Amino acid sequence: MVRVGLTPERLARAGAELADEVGFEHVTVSELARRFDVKVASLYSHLRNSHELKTRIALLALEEVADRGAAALAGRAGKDALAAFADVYRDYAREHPGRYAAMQLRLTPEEAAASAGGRHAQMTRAILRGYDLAEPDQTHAVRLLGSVFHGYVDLELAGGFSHSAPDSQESWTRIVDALDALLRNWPASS
Amino acid sequence: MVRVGLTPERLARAGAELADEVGFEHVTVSELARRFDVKVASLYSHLRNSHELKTRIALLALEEVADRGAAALAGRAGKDALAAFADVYRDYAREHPGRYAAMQLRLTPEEAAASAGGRHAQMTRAILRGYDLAEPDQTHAVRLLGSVFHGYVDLELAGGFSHSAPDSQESWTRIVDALDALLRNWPASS
DNA sequence: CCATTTGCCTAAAAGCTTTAGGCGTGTGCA
DNA sequence: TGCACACGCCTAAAGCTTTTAGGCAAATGG
Repeated sequence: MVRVGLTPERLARAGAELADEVGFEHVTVSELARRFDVKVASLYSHLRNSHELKTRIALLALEEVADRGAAALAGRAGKDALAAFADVYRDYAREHPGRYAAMQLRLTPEEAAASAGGRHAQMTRAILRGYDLAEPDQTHAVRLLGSVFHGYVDLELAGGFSHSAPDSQESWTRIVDALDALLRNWPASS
Repeated sequence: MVRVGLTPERLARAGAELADEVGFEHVTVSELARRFDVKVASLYSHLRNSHELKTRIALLALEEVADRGAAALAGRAGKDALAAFADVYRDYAREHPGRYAAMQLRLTPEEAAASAGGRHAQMTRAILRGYDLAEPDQTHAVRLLGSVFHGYVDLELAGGFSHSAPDSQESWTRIVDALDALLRNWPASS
């Protein structure tokens, strides 16, 4: 009976890798146990239930994206920052589709509060410092940017933009251009 | 042994209602059988497997949204059409969260081709006729609109915008305003 | 070096998925 | 009207995942 040294954190990391390999919807406590060469019941000493595993993977992914975002934003401003941050989302989703799918998991308000979600919003606000937006327009813009990044990446991953011209990279670049233009000329409230 | 009159279509409809009630992730062939007061195995004469049920729900939802979109677009143009179409997405997701979640299901290229997804794209292009956009910018704009609608609704449903000012409706309105302004002043390619 | 905690184990119940094969009911053809 | 056949729902069963309960052995620390 060798002790493998399981911890919730190791399980979450392994779960994240599993998600990238087989898809988040196929992440299962049983499969994870198999990978650690351990009996399934053993994992339940570290995880309340299978949902906790999924939640931990989601939180892990949110942290990783936040870390990448922070790195990308360092020393950048304006459109430069906008484009870099946008690419963080897109690149992460392409590199780690399983983790990205995990990020879509609906968190409870408590889980959300404890997540890196707040950092995401803060970074988006930081980008907007390069533009001249007062509240409440700044919040509207934060929500718009979040929607576009999330929405575009999701549709792209769903295959929505493949096999049709122009290619997705070009749209992505032009959309970031368009967002930059929009933020510089945000329409006054009617 | 009363014949209930099961068909793939009826199962999909019932599955859609089930999804709205209990959440798409809890839609199961077993639960559906229970609702029809029929043994589980009986459903497998009408469905290849549980994934087919989910796919059929997704296709149903895509059709419903397309139908609503077509109705909303009739007799409208420009910003009016844009706002109406945007509301179709948002309202549908709020009325039918389970069906909306089903729409996120990744379809195979064949399934996607047979879906109402094409109608969605066509309608978005129809909206853009009210603006002056030549290719390839029109395609970029189609992708942007799809991203914003999908992304916003998804984040809203995830609870991202609740419990924080300004309220979501206001952001939605202002974002549609902003998109209208952007489409009227689409930046030239650098 | 022993006591306690900790970690992984066996065992078992319950639920979902899926396949195989059977039997009664309805339909259509004579 | 009667009969044959196809179809629709059934029973049975295997395999999988989740989750709980209780046990034994290995690590920890006094």
